[in-house]
Formats: sequence, structure tokens, C-alpha cells
Amino acid sequence: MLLEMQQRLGERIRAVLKEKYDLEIASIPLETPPDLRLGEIATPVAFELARTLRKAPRAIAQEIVAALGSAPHAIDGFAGFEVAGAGYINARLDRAAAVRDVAGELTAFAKSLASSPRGHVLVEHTSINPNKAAHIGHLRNAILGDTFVRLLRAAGYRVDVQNYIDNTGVQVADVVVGFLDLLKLSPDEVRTVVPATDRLLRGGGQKGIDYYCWDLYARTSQWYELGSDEEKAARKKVRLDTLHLIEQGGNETAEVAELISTAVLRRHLETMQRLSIEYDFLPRESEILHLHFWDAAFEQLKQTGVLYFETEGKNKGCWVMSRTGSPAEPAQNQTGPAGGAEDDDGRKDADEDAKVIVRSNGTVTYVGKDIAYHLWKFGLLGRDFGYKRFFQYPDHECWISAEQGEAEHPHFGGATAIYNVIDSRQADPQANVIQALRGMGYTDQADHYTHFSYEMVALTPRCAEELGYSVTEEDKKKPYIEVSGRKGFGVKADDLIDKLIAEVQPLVNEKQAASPESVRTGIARQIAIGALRYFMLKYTRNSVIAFDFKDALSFEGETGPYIQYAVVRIRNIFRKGATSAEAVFAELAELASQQVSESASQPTGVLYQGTTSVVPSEKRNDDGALAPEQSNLAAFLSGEENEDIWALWLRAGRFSLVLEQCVAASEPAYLAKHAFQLAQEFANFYHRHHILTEEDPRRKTFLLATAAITLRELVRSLELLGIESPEAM
RNA sequence: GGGCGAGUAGCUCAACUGGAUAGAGCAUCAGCCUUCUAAGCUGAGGGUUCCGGGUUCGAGUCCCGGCUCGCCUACCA
Repeated sequence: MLLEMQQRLGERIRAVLKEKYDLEIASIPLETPPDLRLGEIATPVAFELARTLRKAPRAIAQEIVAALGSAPHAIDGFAGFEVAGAGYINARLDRAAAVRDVAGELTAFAKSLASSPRGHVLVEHTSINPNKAAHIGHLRNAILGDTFVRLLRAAGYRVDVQNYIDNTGVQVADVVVGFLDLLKLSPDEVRTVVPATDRLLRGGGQKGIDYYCWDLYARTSQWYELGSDEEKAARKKVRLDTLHLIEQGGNETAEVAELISTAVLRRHLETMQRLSIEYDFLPRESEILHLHFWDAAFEQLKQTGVLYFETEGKNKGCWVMSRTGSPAEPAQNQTGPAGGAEDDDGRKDADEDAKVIVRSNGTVTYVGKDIAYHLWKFGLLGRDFGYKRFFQYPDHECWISAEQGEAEHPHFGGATAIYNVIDSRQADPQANVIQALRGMGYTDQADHYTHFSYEMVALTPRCAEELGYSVTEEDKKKPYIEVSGRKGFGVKADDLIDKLIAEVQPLVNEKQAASPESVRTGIARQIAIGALRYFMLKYTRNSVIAFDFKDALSFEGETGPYIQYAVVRIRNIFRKGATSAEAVFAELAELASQQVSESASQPTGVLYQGTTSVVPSEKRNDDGALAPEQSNLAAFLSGEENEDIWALWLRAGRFSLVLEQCVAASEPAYLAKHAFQLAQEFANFYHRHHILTEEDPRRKTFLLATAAITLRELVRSLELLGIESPEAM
């Protein structure tokens, strides 16, 4: 509702400016006044115009307001306009009309989405190295990514979700070395041990192969640093040889790597499924290598001159890409093949700062492979993966890349826009890929390539000590310490989820003592997940989360359970009142239609004797710009003691505005905030107005409708945050 | 050295991208359960928005100069 009203007002003001002053303003700044009493929408546009029009802002504002009230500009849904302060224009909504709008918004929203699909988007998130258990840092990535996917879908985009699997990297090699060289198992033994270990550990209440590898990975990393220099060198060589065998494929070591990484990957998918996070496709690095994606990309990169062969300096013998300082620098591709930077003397020199893409030994770097992968994402590579079914979700399948896939498969890639959910430390390599695309002439694709960047999750020193890690004096002084898979330093995702559940379960058992155990465990799970997802989403992206169990295990205040609790309270009202949201909306519609006829014969603002809500509209109308109240619906919405009710409807009507802001700014936290504020305003309303004991039947209907609209919006928002709305708690 | 990000209440964070009196949650203190669930509500205290300049009707937000902190900056992958 509010989004549409803002757009409508903006358009009208533009028309007024054009007509009165012959001014074209691209977009009228629209905001929310600091206080509801000032109105619902405000614009400071008069300030901007003061200079060009050589008039006082207040005078301009008054002229605009006068024009907005007059015939050709009068706007549906607005009750009046006022000038306030030094020149703000404040608009008041027709509250009764707004309420009718909000109540019918769900169907209107669905229709508008169906009529205007918005394109094919690809979101990559999670992307955990398949060599150890997922930790809290990965949780932030996956939860942010999954929530953003939900937001995009709600906004009308077709979205494919990808989880990139680096199954041939050094991290996987390290675990393979751990099995084969540290534990000295034969490949055959690994083949029997890995699945057995998984079953054994999970049967015994442990978490399985991912947990086992967590420790083994940390041990192996330490093992490289132990012993004499010769031993160390030998171990490093084993590591490198193992890596090369894995990259190459078609050998026993690669088979072992595949076995381990696939087993760990399955565990990751199971962990994420606990959080309602699902994927459509898992592209793996092994296929990017074996299907020679790089070769195709290399040709394009050479032809467009993005890559050049360095003949001087430290990068001699490499294929490199020069780095542009500013991404805004235009027409990089028009300079043709660069021969190295030219300095002030005009002397050709090696560009030492250039990014190496192909090493002098002929191997390609990670960025190179990433460029190839992203050409594929946009459908520009001319090659495709093979596809195999991999993981079954309740209502769809997740596919994985394969050298030889199944004959029938869905098509992935070829997106018009992509989002990569990757932490901010990867900003540089991401920028390199974008720069390469731009350099190749794919400017449109480069413009629709978004690095959805976020800051890491770190541990507070206190938290690290709680977990039993030894913390150095130096680290104790820091606000937070970076987690490290290599050191085995961090909080595992499944552990955190389990801990959350263990924390709420007693509470649920106490409050829902009458419910069967299966119901109670279900509720505990919903609350735990709600707490976790909300915790990861309430922070804006570029704020470092200094993880602390105290905050993460909290169920009070600005948390998921607080919002869930509001939902449960509303559901209880409907249960006790033996009615439903649908029935109440129908009654509200009736109420709204009745008064049109009644209002003609009724004196302004007085429709129902005995309600305390009737306040003459002139009372808060200094400028006389406000239209007279017309209905008893409006009567319920006016007056000091009903401001909280109107605030709730208004907040409910913000949804589409918030959704657009989230998508435009790639910022799910805005929706998290919105949901919390709505719940908070409801709690306020809940304590001030007792619904079921309300004696005036019409007012009772209206209060019920207010609860119903809150419920609808809370559930809708929580769903986009990936948080379930419990029936009881 | 260069690049990116951050610095706001005791703590953790917001502030609709330049707008009106800088807001929440924790924590502290004082109240509210015979009502639709107290996972809640009401109230109080708590601020030189790191420092110094500048831009303008208007700056936590923009520009310049400092200070502090974090991350990135390998022909490893």
C-alpha cells in the first residue's frame, strides 16, 4: 500500500512542478515523517527547489500543497496535505481507504507479480569446502543467501540456487593426505572406513564424517609443520602431489577425494536442510577442470586482449591481466592488447601489479577458473556441464555436475543477473572476475554481477575460552578472533543448532506440558531455528558478528522467538474467539461497505455512540486541509488512543516497500527489522486493547481485523526470513 | 606502501542512502500476571555520533586532513 501511495504522490508532485514551474525532477524524495501526527508521507522537495526558484522553501511548499488540493491534481487515497517546519510537505492518507487497501493487498500483490515477471537470476551461496563440518561463518553465508533468494522470488524473479563445490582444492587434498599419509590407510581401507565412520559416528549420536574430518583436517595442518626440515619438505611434497593427482582425476587418490568430499557434501546439505535451506544445482570444480571450461575461456580472454603474455619482471612467462585502479575507468577493452604499463618516461615496463591468471608452468589460477565459471553462468562460455540427480528434497531435486550426465535434465546457467554470496575478504578476486567480463566486452553482464558481500562471523575472546581454546594474551585484547577451519577453531553449525534446541526444549516442555512430546520437540526446533536465522539476519551485511553464546542463545527482545511469540498470541486470540482471519476479513469488508451509505446521513465523525474513539477531525486539523472523516472505519482509526492501531495497519502496508528496499540494497536485514517492529507494535496494541472482551461488536471486528492483518504480515515476513510460525509456544 | 570496510548509549547494533527531537535490544533500576500466554508490557537513567576543518537551508551520513581497529594485497590452491 505505502509503496503505491508514495509512487502516486511522487508522480503528482512531478506533474505539479512541471506545470507550475516547468521543472523536471527525476525523482521526488519521499520519506516517513518522524511522528505519525505529522502525517504518513513527507517530502523535503521544496528545500531543493528554493535556490532555482529563488523563493523561500515554505512558500514553495505552500504553493505545491495548494496545487495538490485542486482539481487536476487531487489524489485518490489522500486525506490532505500540509506544510510543516521550514518547508516540509506532509501528506496524510485516507486511513479508511488505506485499511481497505492493506486488507486486500495480498491478492493485488499476487496479481501484479503474475503479470510482470522480472527475469532469471542466479544466486550462489554456501560454497563450503567439502573437507570439514560447516561452522557459524558458513551459517551466515547460507542464511543470508537463502533469505535473499526468498526475497527475490517474492519480488517476482525466477531464481536458481547454486552451491559451488571446490572438490579439487588444497583443503580437500589436506584431508586426503590425512587419511592416506597421516593415518596411513590404504585407498581400499578408506573406501570402507568413510561410509562406516559416517554410520558409526552418527549412530552413536555424533555428527558423522564432517565432524571426523574437522579434527583430521586440523591435525593434518599441524602435521605439515612438525618434524625436521626434511620431514616438513617431504610432507609438503606429499600434499602438492596429492593435490595434482586430485586435479588430474582418473586415479585412486582422486577417487578417495571424491568419496570423502561427496560424503562431507551430503552432510552439509543435511545440516542446511535443518534450516530450510535448499539448492537447485551443485557445480563442482572437478567438472570445470575435466570439461575444459578454462580452455574455452582462455581463447576468449586472449582474443579480446584481456590477457597478455608477460615477458619481463617477476611475472615473466605468465599470462596476466592488468588491474585497473578504478572500476569506473571506461573503455578498457578498446586499448587493445596491453603490452605492459607505460610510465612517465614513456619506457615500457613490466606491470608488477598485474594479476597472474596462468602461471609460468602453464597451470591456471583460481581466478582464471572463476572467470570461466562465470562466463558459463551468463551463458557466454559455449560449453555446459553434465547433470546428475544428487539430493532429494520434499518437493524438488538437487542436481550435481557430472562429466557424463543424465540424458534428461533441467537447464542451469544462462542467467541475466547473478549474485555471489561471498564474504568481504573475497572482494578482490570477485572484482577481478567482473573486470575480466567488462574487458571482454560483456559490460551488461558485468553490470548485473553482484558480489553480495558480507563481513565474517568471529568469536569473542570470552567465547573462545568457553569453548576450551587457549587464547593468547594478545588475542584477549581484541574485540573478536577470526575462526579458522585449518586450526579447527570455531563453532560447528550442527553443534550450535543442537545447543539452541537443548536450551529451549525445557521451556517448551514447561509451557506446553499438555502437548505430546512429538509436538514439543517440533516447537523447540522451530524456535531454535527462528532464533538462529534471525540472529544471523538482524545485522546488516557489513557488520562483523562477534559471536557470543549469550546473544545467540537469547530468546528475548529483538529475536526470532519474540516475533514468533506475537504470531502465537494472535493465533490464540482467534482460537479462543472461535473465529478465523478469513472470517474477520470478510466482516471487515462488510463493515467498510456499510458505511458508505451510512456516512451520508451521519454527522461527521460520530457513527457509534458509546465508543470512546470518536474525536472530531477538526481537533488535529490546524490548516483546515484535512477532509472530514467519512466512516466509522475511520472513527476507529482516529484519535489519540487509536494511534497505535493505525500505526500497525500502516506498518503492515509497508511490506512491498521494504521488499523493494531489500532487493535494491541486497540487504535482508531490512526485512528482519520490519518484522520485529511489526511484532513490537503488536505487543503494544495487545496490551492496550483487549480484543475478546470488547463490547462494541463493530469495534471488536475491527480489532480482530487488526490482529488478522498483523498475523498475515508477520507470517509472510517470517516465511521470507526462513522462519516458521509455530501454532503454540 | 596501496585498496576495501568500520569507529554512534556501559555492551551489541539501527538510522529509509543529505532531512524534522539520533533510535532498538541487552545490561541496570522502579513498576505490571484472577484478563486473548510475563518468550510480554510500562517507566527511568544512559550521547561532544573518534578528532579537526570544509561543502549548504540542513551533516552520524558527502569532501579534505589526522587517529584507532579489522580484512585484502603470493606464479600457494
